[in-house]
Amino acid sequence: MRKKKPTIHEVAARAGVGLGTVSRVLNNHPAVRPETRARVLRAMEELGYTPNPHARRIAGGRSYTVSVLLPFVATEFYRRLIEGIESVLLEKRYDLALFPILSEARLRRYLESHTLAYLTDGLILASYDLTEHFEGGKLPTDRPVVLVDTKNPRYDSVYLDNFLGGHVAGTYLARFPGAIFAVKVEEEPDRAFRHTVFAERMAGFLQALKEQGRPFPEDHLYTTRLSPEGGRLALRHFLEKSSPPLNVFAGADQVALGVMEEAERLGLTVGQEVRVLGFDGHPFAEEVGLSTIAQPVEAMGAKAAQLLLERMQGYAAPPREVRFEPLLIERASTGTPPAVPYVP
Amino acid sequence: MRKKKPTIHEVAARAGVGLGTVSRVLNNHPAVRPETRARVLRAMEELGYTPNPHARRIAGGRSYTVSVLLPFVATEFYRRLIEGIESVLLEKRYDLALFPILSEARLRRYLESHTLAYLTDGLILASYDLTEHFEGGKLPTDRPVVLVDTKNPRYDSVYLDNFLGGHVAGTYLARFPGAIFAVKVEEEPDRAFRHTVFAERMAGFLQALKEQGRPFPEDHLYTTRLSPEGGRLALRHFLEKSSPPLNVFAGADQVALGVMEEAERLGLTVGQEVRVLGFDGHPFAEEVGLSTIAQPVEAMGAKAAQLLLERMQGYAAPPREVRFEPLLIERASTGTPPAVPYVP
DNA sequence: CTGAAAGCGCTTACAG
DNA sequence: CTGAAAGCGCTTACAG
Repeated sequence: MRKKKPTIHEVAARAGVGLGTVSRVLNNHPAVRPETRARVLRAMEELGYTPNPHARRIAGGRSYTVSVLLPFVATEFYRRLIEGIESVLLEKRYDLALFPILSEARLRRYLESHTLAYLTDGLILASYDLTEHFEGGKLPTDRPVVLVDTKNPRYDSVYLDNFLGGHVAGTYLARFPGAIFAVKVEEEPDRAFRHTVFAERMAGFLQALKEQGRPFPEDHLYTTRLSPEGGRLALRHFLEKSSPPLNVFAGADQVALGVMEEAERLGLTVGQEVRVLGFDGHPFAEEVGLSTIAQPVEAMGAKAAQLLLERMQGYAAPPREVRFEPLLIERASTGTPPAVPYVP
Repeated sequence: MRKKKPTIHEVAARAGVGLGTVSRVLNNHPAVRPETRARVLRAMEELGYTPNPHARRIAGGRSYTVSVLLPFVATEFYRRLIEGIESVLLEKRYDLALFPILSEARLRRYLESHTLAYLTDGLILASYDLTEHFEGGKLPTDRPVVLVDTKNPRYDSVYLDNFLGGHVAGTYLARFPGAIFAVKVEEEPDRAFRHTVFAERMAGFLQALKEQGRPFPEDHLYTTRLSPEGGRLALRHFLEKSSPPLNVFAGADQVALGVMEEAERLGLTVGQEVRVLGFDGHPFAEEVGLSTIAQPVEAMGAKAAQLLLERMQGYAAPPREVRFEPLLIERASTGTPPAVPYVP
């Protein structure tokens, strides 16, 4: 049997101070002599002391944990988002609890009930537009709430301009000669929420093509679920419509990866015969030399955490809206763009 | 501003009883007169009272929440598993907190530190074999731990016999005439853990074919990531090797779905020209008429929860091992098996 | 069966 | 700057 965890009492005794003092160093209270603080810190270290969040919360303070409610889809996007959130929270000694939303019913339970999710110090909601889920468009909680990867005028929101990203993609690909194709990622219909990012990206893309006077026949668009294999099928489909060089915009790096894989498998030179532009800027894109419209996911997560921290510290002004812009990153998969843009 | 949540005090006052009595009905203590219990329950209802898990935990009792640590992959499998776990936990008034494991580092943090994950009443670990992650193969926690979808002699384990499932699949498909093919799902290499279920399924499958005297050339195996599009690519590949009728075993229903989709797209009759057998028994398999090797995921989750509950109530015997068997479900995608098994 | 008291591990004014 | 006390919302013996 493991020994019981040491409490603040043991720390106080060992450091030869009162409970209050220990608590003060725990909470970074300025009114502690550096010398005393050091002594307490050492005692904690020696005892392997670690504060009990339940007790902290019960004592009227904070639990020092933040809940992140996110869709039950474990993708690279959410991994990066969580990383960003965590990076700033950790610095402030906050912990993270993830609550994957499996259904709308579960979301309600998280929020209306006594679940732990409800009892942390603040909430970050990822990718949800809440207005449709609750009456009055307001979440049934009085903790601070921040939205990320979606927005709502009632809450601090951090989001990416996906339309702009698609537009940048379209403008860029229009510089090249050759037919233009696009792979759109299908939204999952059975989710408790509607995700519109893929549609927004495509809308921006089509708008840009129109502005550049580049035609885009309907059958140049291929729709698939989010998977590399979807990209492979897409390329095969495109090659039935048109011969190289092909310019392909994939609405997600995952899919773009499949396009590249299939091109290689067919012996086509990526960057020349098949130019591929992805969207996301996931780490693996760099590894495989994929040009992409990068979204600063980690930065968005960090920003969301920062806004939440401010709210938890009492900031009470009206909701803020932070818009991030995606960035074109040129790599080998699109080759070298012509000095003079192609004119149809 | 929302009113403060009512506490046990308000409930006691309203019901005209002492604090202890309220606590007793909260904890289902038998020593409460039915009449009194009813009165307390009504007071709770009227006040919208809901107990504070932090306080419960701090008071030396339970927090009435259980942590589930699971890989950061949101698939139908884990949705079902959680559903199963939750079904029995809910009944005992326990809540669930999910902790997706993003990396081994995070797993350690969950377990070694003061995170909430560590401070609930018990842990369920899904799909992990822990021995490789901690010294001595023992988790650094003294809470009860139950494993599911994996096993370890040191802990109560609930698992599926994947080899048997593959074997059943092989024996079944061998009854049909026509070439036999298989789609294997690739294990994700960048996970913090090694998942071997797909390999086990395939091993059982191959073993059965051998026993039935059915040849299985190496190029009848197609490997892909887990996606329906992978199944579509697989079928196209198989059709280059052999003409219908084809018998395809897909290591996962997701992939089998893609095989069906592609067959239909190519105008091939599923169940005759292309026979497909999946693995998982996910709900959507029934909708599309997919024959499959069903694993009782919900039942496995429920069993794990039950074992954990027993441990939390003090059950202290050596670790138990519960093995579940998959079940063949025949539907339209494999058509009608011949009265007399095919003999090569 | 039920109430009053002690205590869980912490924080936060309140006095020094 | 620091200690002692009160209190957070609950549970658990302890007496009746």
